[in-house]
Amino acid sequence: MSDLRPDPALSTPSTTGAREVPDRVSLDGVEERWDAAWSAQDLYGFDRSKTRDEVYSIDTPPPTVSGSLHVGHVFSYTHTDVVARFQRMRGREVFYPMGWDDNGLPTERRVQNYYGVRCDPTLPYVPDFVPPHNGTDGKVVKPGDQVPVSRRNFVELCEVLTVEDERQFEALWRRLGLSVDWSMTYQTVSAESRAVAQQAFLRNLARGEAYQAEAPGLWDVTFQTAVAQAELEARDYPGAFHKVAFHREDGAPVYIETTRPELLPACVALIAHPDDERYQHLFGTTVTSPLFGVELPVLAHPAAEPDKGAGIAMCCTFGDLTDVQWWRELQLPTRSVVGRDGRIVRDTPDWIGSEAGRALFGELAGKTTFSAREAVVAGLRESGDLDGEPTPTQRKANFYEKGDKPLEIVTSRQWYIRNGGRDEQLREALLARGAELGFAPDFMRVRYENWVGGLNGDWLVSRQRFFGVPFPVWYPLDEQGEVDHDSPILPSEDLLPIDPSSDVPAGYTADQRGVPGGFVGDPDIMDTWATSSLTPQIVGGWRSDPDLFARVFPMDLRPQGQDIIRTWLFSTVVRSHLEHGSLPWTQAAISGWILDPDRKKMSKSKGNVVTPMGLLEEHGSDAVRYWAASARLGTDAAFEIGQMKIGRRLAIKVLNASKFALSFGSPTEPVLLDPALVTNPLDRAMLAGLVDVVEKATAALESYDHTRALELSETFFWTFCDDYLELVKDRAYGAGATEVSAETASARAALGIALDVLLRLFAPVLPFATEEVWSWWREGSVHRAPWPDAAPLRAAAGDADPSVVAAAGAALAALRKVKSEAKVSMRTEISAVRLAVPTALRAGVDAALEDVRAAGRVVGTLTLADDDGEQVVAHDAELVPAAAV
RNA sequence: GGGCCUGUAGCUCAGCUGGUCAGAGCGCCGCGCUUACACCGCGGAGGUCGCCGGUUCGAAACCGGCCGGGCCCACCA
Repeated sequence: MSDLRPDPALSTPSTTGAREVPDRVSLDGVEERWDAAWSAQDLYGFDRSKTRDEVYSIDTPPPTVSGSLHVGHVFSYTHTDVVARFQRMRGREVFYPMGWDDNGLPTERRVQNYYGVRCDPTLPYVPDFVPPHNGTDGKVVKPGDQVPVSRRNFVELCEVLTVEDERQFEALWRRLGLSVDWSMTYQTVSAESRAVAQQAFLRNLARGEAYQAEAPGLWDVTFQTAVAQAELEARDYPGAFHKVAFHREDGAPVYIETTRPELLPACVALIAHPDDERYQHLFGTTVTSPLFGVELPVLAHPAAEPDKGAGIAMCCTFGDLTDVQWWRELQLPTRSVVGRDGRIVRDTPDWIGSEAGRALFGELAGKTTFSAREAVVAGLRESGDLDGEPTPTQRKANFYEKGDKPLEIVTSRQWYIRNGGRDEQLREALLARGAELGFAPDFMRVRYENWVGGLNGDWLVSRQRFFGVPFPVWYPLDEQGEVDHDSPILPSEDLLPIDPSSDVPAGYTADQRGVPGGFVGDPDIMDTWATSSLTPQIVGGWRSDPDLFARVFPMDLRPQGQDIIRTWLFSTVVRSHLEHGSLPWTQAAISGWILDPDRKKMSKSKGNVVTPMGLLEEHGSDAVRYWAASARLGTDAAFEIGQMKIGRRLAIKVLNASKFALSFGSPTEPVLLDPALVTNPLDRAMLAGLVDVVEKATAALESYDHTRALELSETFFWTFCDDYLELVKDRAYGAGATEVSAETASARAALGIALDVLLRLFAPVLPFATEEVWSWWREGSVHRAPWPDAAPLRAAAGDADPSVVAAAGAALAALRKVKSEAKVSMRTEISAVRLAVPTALRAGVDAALEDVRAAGRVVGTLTLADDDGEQVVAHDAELVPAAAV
C-alpha cells in the first residue's frame, strides 16, 4: 500500500516558514513544550469520520487508580505507544483512548479510609451528602468509625476521589509522550460503564448464557465473597496429617489420614478407589465416625488415589474440590459445618446423634477452623482415635489472590456466565477464537489454550461486596415474603444503569420493597472482570454510539500483561464471542515484567523508590522510552538505568547530528531534499543502506517487533554519524568555493534526505527529540508525517552498492588507528601513507577516496595496495608534527 | 505431575529460517578539548556461546539428555 503512495516528505520540501536551527541544542524542556503544542493542535485527536478499514483501534488497558503507577506501567505503555505512532505514520487513523479502572477493592478501601464511610446498599441515597471526614489531612479513618452510606453516595465519593488520581496519571502519560486522544477517557465506574456491564449481562441472561445456581463454591472468609477460578492462587500452606480411626460395626478401626480433622463432623462418607484391594471388603458397609458417632457409608470412586494417605479418604462437605466432586457424583448429603465467616456454625447439626458428639460440637460452635481443629484433635487424643502424632506437611491450598486465609467451600446462590468450563462446544469455539487471535509473541497463545482447556466450571461473576456494578435484577416476594429467584424482574435496557437496591422495578412502588407480595433487589455486585471484559464495548460506544462502534470494532490491538491472559484477555474474548460472534480484536500484544537487578519481579516497594515521574525528569522521556523499546514483547526486562543513559545519548545525538547536517545550507533550502542531486557514489551508497533499514524496520514493526526496528535504525544512525558524516563534512562544506559544486550539492541533498528519513524512523521511540528537530526545518509534526517509504529512497540511491560506506569507513578507521597509536590528535595531518586494502573493499575505497583523504587529513600521498587480509591497514604513515603554538 | 520462556564477553543483550559470528552497547584500559556533540570522539583488551552426547562436510544456532534461572497450570485425603 505504501509503495504506491508518493512520499510527500521527499517530494515537497518545505520552502516556507521562519524555521531555523538553534545555535545550542538541548533536550531540556522538550516534554512540556511538545506536550503543550500537541495538545493545542489536537495532534492525536481521533477523526471519527474515518471508516473501519482506515482506523487502527487500541483497547487500552485502564490502569487501576488508587494504586500507583510504577516502572512496569511506563514500560508496557511505551510499547503500545510505539505501535500507535507507527500505525499513525502508516496512515491509519489511530483510535487510542485511555481508561481508568476505579472499580474494585483498592478504590473501595481508599474511599472508606479517606472519607470515613462504608457502602451499605440498603440505605437510601442522600442528596448533597457531606462525608464525615476529608482525607486531605492524611488521616486514615478506621473501620469502626466509618459511617454507612448508600451505594450511590459511595460511588459519587469514589468518582470525586479518583479525579485527582486520574489527573496525576494523565500528567505522567503526557510527560511520557503517549499519543492518546485525551478527549476520550473512560472510567470503569462511570454510568456508561455500568450501563454497558448491565446491558451485556441482561443480554447474556436473555440468551441463556448467564444463569443463577446454588452450589458449593470457593469462598473467602475474610472478604466474605465467592471467588472465581481465575482469581485463585495456589500457595504453600503448612498443615499436618492426622491419622484418625473410624470404627466398623464390630469396633475394628479403619484409619484415614486428614489435614483437616475439624471437618470430622462434616464427614459424609469414606471413599477408596474401586480397585483398591485393601478396601474391597468395606465397600457397601458402614463405619462410625469418632467423637461424633455418625454412621457413614464406605464407597468406591475412581478419583480416590490409593497412594495418597491411607488410600481411603474421608469425604466432607466440603474440604476441597474433590469432596465436591464426590458429593455431586455419589449424591451424598450436605452436612456443612463451616459458615461464611469461616467459623464453625452455632447450631448443633441434627445429624449428630450421640450425646457426647453434640456436647463436643457445642464446644466447637463459633470457633475458627484453627481453634476447632485443636479441640477436635484433643478429643481424638482423649478417645484414643488419633493414631500417633500429627506429621507436619507443606500442602498447597487455594487462596483468593488478595486474601490471606485459605479458601473454604460453602454453598451459596451465585450468578455464572458460560465460558466453556462445562460445555465442550463452547470450549471448542473459544479455543478456536484463541487460534484466530494474533499473539505477540506467539508463545503466549499457549497460556490462553492451557487456561481454556483447564477450565472446570463456568465463570462466577457475582460477588458479595457492596461497591461495584450491581446486577440489574429484582425478585418478587411471595405472600410469605420468600424470594422467588426463578422469576427475576428485569429493567428495560434504556433505563440502565440501575441500582436494584434503590431503584424500583416497573409495576411496583417503593414501599413494596421487602414486604410480602412486593419485591427485593439482587444484593450482589459483579466481579470487576465482568466490567473490564467489556472495555472494547465501553470505549467503542457499543451502547450509546453505534456509529462510532462500527468504525472501531472489532478492534485491532489489545495490549496487556501476561499475568492477566486468563482473566482480562479471556473474559473479553468470551463476552465478544457471546455478544458479537467475533473476536474483540485481531491482535494481542503481551508485555513482560520488569525485573530488578536481582532478577526478581520488580516489587512494589522498589518500584516506589524510583517513581516513574522521577525517572522521566531525571533521564528524559525519550531516554526512558528507549529503554522500554529495547525490550521485546513478552520478554522480561531488567530495570536498567544504563540503558536509559544510552537512550538519552541517542536522543542528544539526534539533535546534534541534525544540527550539523542542516548547517551546510539554509535548512529550508530545497536543495536539501532533491534526490536528483545525489550523484556521488558514497552518498548514494549511504542511501542504499538506508533503503535496507527502512524495509527491514517497517517489516519488523508490522510484526510487532519494535526492538528490531529500533536496533536497525540505531545501528545505521551511529555509522551515519561516526563514519559517513565525518567522510562528507569537508565536501558538504564546500569550503572555498563560491558556488555550490555538484559534489557539495550531492552531499547536502543526501544528508537532508537521510536525516528526514531517520527522524521519521526514530519518531515512534523518541517522539520529543525527533519533533524538536523536525520543527527546525519541516512543516507540521513528524508524528503526522508519513512513515518512510523505501521506493523514493531507492530511486535516489540508484544501483549504488551500500558497502561503499563500510569500505570507506574501514579506510578511515585505519588512518585513525595510526593517529591513535601515535597518541596524537585526530586533527593531525598525514603527509604520506599507504593503505593495504582487502580486495573485497577495494572498489568501495576507490569510490570514496577523496572523502577518505579529506576525513583522514591526508595532505600528501595516499597510495592503495591490494591485500588479502580482512581489514584495511595503514603502513608507513608519516605524520605532520603539530605546529607549535 | 503437565507446559512455556530462558542460560552467549564483568553487566544488559543481538545473533532471523545451520556455513565471514563469535557481535553491540555499557563497564574497563589508552589517547584526543578535531568549530555537531567532552551529556563527546578515536583506538584497544575481554568469551572453549551452561554441561554431555547426536545429526551434518560444517552448530552458539537442529535433536536428545542433564544442570541452572524465571513463569503458568494441575494436585496432594
